[in-house]
Amino acid sequence: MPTTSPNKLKPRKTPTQSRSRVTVDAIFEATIQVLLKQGMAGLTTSSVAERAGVSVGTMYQYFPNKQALVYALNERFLTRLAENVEDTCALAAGRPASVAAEALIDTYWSVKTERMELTHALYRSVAELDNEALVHDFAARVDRATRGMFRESPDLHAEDVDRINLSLTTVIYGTVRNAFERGLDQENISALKSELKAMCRAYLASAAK
Amino acid sequence: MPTTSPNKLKPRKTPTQSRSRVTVDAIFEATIQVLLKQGMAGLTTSSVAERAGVSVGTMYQYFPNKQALVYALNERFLTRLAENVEDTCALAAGRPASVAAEALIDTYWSVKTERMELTHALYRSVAELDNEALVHDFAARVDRATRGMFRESPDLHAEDVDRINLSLTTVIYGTVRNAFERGLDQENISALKSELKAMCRAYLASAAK
DNA sequence: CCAAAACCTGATGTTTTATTCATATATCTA
DNA sequence: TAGATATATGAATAAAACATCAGGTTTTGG
Repeated sequence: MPTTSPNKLKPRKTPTQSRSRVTVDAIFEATIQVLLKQGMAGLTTSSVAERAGVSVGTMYQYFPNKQALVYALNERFLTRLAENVEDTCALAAGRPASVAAEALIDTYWSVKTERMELTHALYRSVAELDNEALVHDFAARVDRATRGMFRESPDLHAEDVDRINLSLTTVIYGTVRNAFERGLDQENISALKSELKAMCRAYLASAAK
Repeated sequence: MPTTSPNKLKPRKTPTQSRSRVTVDAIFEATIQVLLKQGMAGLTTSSVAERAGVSVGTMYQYFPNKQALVYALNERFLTRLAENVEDTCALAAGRPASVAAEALIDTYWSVKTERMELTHALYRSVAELDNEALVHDFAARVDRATRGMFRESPDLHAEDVDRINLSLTTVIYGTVRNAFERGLDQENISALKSELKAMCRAYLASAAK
């Protein structure tokens, strides 16, 4: 049962002439830009239309409503990412697990890099722009604490501390967040926790020898 | 220079009587509930007021505008998380790095678990509710690909594949995302990539012996 | 070259939302 | 208990946004 967009979100019509293909692209691009500059709150039909250099009416020719726009953007992005991952997996099948894992990392990384803007635009906390300073201060505060902690670890060399601190915190915060976002059951989620610990241990044993 | 809220977002006044303390708590709780059920788009002053069982006017007595509400919610959450991390770091300072890392994982994990609702409410993609099916399908598709890949890895036992697939993908997706969200410079970000690879290798070497 | 189809426009109607304020009620203090 | 202070109400206001549609322009195919 492959997903088809809910009716209320389906594109109204697909462009046939090249003129309108340009228009639709411009609308997508404008959506990204507005999302980046103003956040979801500033994403209004007219702000997008203006930025895209078209009239509001034109937008409604292709998208039944505002949400459909963001939906389509997301769909494009996720489909592209999924295709890349599938290709990578097909290529890496049969290779040692560590090679496969690295291939996966490369793929994910490059998709994110390629359209970093889009990634940022699509995945921003609901809190949005106003809270950036808040989040930044929080990050700095926490970073100070963890760096201080690792600096005093008897088994770490001074010159490794910053690198290891950065790696560990990024991996830990990212993994914890992702683990909870996936909506896994209790069993899987707690299994994940001990695997994450195992991973950090293995990393430290190999990196801080 | 410790952060003070931008003026436009500062609470209007702090409750002194217990009656109003109850009110403010109810407003916060209502904000979370609405955010969960309706997403940011459904977070209107009246929906929050209704859910909290107070009038709109009351809300404006304590918050100068709608954004201030979400801001305050975020501030509460982040401050609490930061304090927990600081405590943990103080306790774990001087212990071996792997012990410190595990303590950090426990702390983060417990804060997320404790108020999972709040976490979900605050960190949802701009796409919000409509796109949940989209994201779910995407996840399933990618999971199928990676599991297939690891199933064919010559160095993995069949009974380990699912566990390892879950761990690796969660760690990789979470880390990549977090790496890009942090706004690091090019140097740090590419250093991170190779550290992530090293981590996966070390994990596989120890887990799939 | 012409009619049909595709595409574009933007002022307009309608609905929704944020925010205020005059008024009423509760709590505190002396 | 009375006056002062804190808190609560919700109809009214004004601004903003969505979405439409009647009428124009451009492109296509024969």
